[in-house]
Amino acid sequence: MATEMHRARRAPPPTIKTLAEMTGYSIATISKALRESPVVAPATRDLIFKAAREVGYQANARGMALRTGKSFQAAVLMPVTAARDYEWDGVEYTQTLSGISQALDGTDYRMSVHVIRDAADGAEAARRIVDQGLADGLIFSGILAEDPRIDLLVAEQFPFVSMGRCRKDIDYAHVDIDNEWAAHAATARLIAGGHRRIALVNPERRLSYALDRIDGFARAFREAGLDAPMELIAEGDLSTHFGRQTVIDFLQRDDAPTAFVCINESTTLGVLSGLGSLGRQVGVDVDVIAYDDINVSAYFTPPITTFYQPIEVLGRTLGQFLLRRMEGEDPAALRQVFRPTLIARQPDNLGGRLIQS
Amino acid sequence: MATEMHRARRAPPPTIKTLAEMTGYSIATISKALRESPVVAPATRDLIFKAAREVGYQANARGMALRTGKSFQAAVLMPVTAARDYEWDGVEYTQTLSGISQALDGTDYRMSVHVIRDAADGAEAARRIVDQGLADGLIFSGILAEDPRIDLLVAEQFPFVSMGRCRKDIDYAHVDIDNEWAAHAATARLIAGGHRRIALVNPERRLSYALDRIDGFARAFREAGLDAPMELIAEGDLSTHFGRQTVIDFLQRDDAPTAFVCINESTTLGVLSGLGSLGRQVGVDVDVIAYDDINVSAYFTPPITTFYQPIEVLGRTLGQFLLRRMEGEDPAALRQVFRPTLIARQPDNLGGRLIQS
DNA sequence: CGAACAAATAAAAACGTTTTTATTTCTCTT
DNA sequence: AAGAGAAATAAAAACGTTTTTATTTGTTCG
Repeated sequence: MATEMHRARRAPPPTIKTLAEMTGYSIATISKALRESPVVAPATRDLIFKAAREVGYQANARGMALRTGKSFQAAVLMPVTAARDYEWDGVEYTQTLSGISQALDGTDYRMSVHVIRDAADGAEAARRIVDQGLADGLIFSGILAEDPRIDLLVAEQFPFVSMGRCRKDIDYAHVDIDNEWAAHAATARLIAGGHRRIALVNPERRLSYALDRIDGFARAFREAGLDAPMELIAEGDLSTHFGRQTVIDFLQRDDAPTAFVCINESTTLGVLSGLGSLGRQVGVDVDVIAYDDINVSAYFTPPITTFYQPIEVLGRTLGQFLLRRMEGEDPAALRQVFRPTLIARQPDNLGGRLIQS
Repeated sequence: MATEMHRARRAPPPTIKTLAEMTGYSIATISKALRESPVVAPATRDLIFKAAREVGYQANARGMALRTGKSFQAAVLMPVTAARDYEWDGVEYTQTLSGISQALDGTDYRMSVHVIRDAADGAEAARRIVDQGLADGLIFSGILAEDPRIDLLVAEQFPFVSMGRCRKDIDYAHVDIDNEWAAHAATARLIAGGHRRIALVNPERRLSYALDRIDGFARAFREAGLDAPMELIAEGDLSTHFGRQTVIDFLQRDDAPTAFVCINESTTLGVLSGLGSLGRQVGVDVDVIAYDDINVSAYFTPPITTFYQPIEVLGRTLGQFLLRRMEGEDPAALRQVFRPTLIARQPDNLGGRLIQS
């Protein structure tokens, strides 16, 4: 008996042909019925649907793909830096993917992830996806001030949604965080607290949102009638090491900053580590406001005041927009910019220096 | 002129038919030549390859897929907990995906990511992938002591590689971290440092590697001729909150632990946060050894001694194994268990209590 | 009553491959 | 020199759909 147990050859899954034989209709009618085409009689349609349910018919994606030329794939470019031993990188992407996948749930689309190592790699991947029809739509982030991917995809009329905006005035679907606003709010808060020497721990300037942040930073000073300390803008990757190094460099200046605005939690951890090494106390000697990406700032020592925006929501919006874009919706209608919320975790008076407003 | 500029209809990409017309051979010969079949004459093959290069021929994945029944997709199940506001979750998955994608680079396979919210969801996803032929192979983690996915896939003879081992004695391809060894090493180190009341901050016991860690923990005590404090094993999700709560709970016991072995960096951050709140100093009042997943423990305050294993390497191995498994290689040959390396970051003597060995 | 038309369905073609089967051409053997 | 066999290639079928075109059936109207 046991030797007879070789796995029974799984019955081939039902196709429209199976349904045609079952119902006596032709495969053409089956196909049209399943797609709810108005040319097939309602009674027939119901009959065919019943048969389909009965045998658990599932359209074969490969057959559909070949015939329609679509791939039923939503591609996502996931950036991973090549930096060795730097593994914090891209941590928030899990949430992004989760959100996108939620939006895709229940549709015919699957999510395929393409890992890219730098901007050039990303442009290449986009090219390949368009040329080879690897996907029907594309989502990507890390938008450059002048992003070749946006130019390419707009020119090719390929559906996409970007997480972030470039600096060109083109119509394209996007989701973004209001970085200008957040940087302004953080900076203004510190200025109101009496700070004048404020450092901005920022990503590389070719990234579009780096410029947005600089804009917000500068505007806060301008509105206070002050000159913005542009020399206190540090540019680097978003690593913990970069945060730490920036603190160590800046604090040995003659005119050292008394506060830091940090780009993300990874750099924040580095900044705290650096301050700790130098024996400076957050909230006493120096103030820190951060942008919170994975929501752990509450557990830093001390807890840090942050701007927070749940990334999964962004991801979900990205996915929803992409679906609509793939349906042919006008990109001009598909844009949303989120304002993160302030979570004040340090004593409200910013170490005793915040002027009540 | 400008109005004439509507995007020139992109020339349809070359197919084997194009090549057939170019070379005068039949599409059958073209197909065989491109796949380096020995039945086609070498001279012909070269000619055809030349033509293919000339027009930049790329096999149409959809055509191949339909004919061969393969999908050329390597599926990855990515777990995301539903817990709100807990975004650290799954951070190490970026690295895993990066590793897998590296292995797949240059092959015909693409990586598709399926987000799962819990174990049941994962089992369902696996079922769907097998039944609908959504992928040709599968990678997943979060292995349970008795994992239905492994049973299913083995029974269906579906190629897969698991990150982690279940507790059943079956042959299947896998990659794992030697959790028993790591937990033993960490515990033994603390015992040697004079600790007797050691807490293990562990995941839920239905996860296979939770049991491995308990085994290692217990063995360390047994080898020292001591009874293991099984009541100091905390079980929970891997959140920062859980780490913090565990410390707060345990330290108000009569017989409170003097040391903590932590499962990952997220819980570690929580543990440190908890200790900070209670005014305990790491390395003085209490010792902590952690398992390092995203390599930021160096920046904690204070830096924490960890066991470290670059996850990207695991990911790469997972991808390589899956490729070989999809080629039909025996799963018994595809198993690798990595031993993380100890990175001692606290004073070597564990707060003055480590007995020189 | 039969032509014109509409409605419903069927047949056939197509998407781009791979694979099975058939045909042609050449070389060797006897 | 005819026949067998091998080598090279061609033809055809198939994978599961969708779409275009064709056919059948029924209804309306002059």
